[in-house]
Amino acid sequence: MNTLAEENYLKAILNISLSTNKKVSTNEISNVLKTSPASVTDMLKKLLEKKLVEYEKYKGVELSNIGKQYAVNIIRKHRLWETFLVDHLEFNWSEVHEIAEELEHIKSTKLINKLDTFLGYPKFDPHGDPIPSKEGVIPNIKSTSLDQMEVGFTGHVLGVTIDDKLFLDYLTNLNIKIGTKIEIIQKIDFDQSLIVNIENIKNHISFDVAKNILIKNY
Amino acid sequence: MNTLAEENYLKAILNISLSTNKKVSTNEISNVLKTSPASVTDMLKKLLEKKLVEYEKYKGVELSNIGKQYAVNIIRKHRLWETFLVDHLEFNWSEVHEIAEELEHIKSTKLINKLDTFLGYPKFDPHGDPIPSKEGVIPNIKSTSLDQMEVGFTGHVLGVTIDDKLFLDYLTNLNIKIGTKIEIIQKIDFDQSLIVNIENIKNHISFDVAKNILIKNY
DNA sequence: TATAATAATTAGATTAAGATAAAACTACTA
DNA sequence: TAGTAGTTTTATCTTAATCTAATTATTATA
Repeated sequence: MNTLAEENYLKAILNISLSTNKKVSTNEISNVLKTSPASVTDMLKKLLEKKLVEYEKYKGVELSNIGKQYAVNIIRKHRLWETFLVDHLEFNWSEVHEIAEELEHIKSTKLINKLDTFLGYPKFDPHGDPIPSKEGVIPNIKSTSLDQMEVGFTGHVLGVTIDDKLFLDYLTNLNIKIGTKIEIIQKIDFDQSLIVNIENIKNHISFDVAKNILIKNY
Repeated sequence: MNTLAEENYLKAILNISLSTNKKVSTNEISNVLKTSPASVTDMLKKLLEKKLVEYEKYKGVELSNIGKQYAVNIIRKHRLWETFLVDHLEFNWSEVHEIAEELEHIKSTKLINKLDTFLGYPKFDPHGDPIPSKEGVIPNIKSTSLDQMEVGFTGHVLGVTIDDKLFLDYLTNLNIKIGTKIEIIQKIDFDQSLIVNIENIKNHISFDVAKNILIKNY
């Protein structure tokens, strides 16, 4: 069995490598987990010992097959719990991340499978992120971030790439949620911000925001 | 904020003192938590420091008002989660204790109150134990254990006093659950065991079993 | 390609929670 | 009331996870 700290490291490594697609550095992990790089090095040695990662000093780290299984399972649990909180307990999408960070560590496999059944085998969580299957498969939906679309493009929001309260509350204020129709009216070259039409209301959103909104990739 | 270990000690102290109604000894705690008496002493010092208990060396320990609040809240969470598992995820009453031991430590107050609402403000958990209110009040239902009833008595099961898989599975086999009607047909003086009628089927149950079945006290 | 800047690791402490073994206390009984 | 059994505490160690400071690698650049 893995400790809480180990689980958090595995999850962090998976999350980072999913977005960068290369070996994960000590510093990246320490930034995500808000620990010192020295602590990360210590833990990487331990995870290597347990064969949960492939790691060479100074060369970065990646998950082993077993390590990846554990990490994907934690993400599965996180996303199923988020779905439960939003769909059945009436939380909104910006509130659930922190709570799910705790719930994802509840061990029982039977529990999570029964929860999955109760929820009706959802494929996506409230932020549009795909929920890994019991077998550890993460459905891979092709998507593009909003900032990459051209002027004149119209499409629907598929998800977001960060699960941060401030960001999600801001989107809610802009009336943006999963499925919202967005049309790009103009791009400001200077700062790459966008003038967009959201459910027929014109708004100005920054490059940083657009970058974190995912649109279906046709 | 309290650590997981602290929460488990507070809960253990409350549970013990609810059944004994006196100061709790180091040994009693070490038995419940399966730690050494020396570890218990260490933790009691720490809990005293944090003013969560009243404790004098060699004299036993009891919860302070604040400590009791925390402990009752943990029990509230435990019982609400057990109710969720049985009523909505189709677990049976003998399976939920262990899982609830983990779930009870999830911190969010908002979560537990929303769960309470979702469940419809239940007053009792699947074992018949009363669920403390948000304000920390534990409904106190007068009940008597089955072994104290006389031959000829007929009544309904209100709850059980231990939450142990083997015991609960055995009761399930006997077709005993909350609300089951039981009639005492005969008492065996030798070992204080009982011949009973359970939903019209005759059965023989030991004193140890009868002692842990609660009956409404008229 | 030498050197400066950055990143990562090692060394050495700290804290929380546990353990064992020895010492100290309490309570019972003869 | 003295001795002893049982309980509790103290002293000391261990392990997991963290930290800071110092050292060592790597990388980027002049």
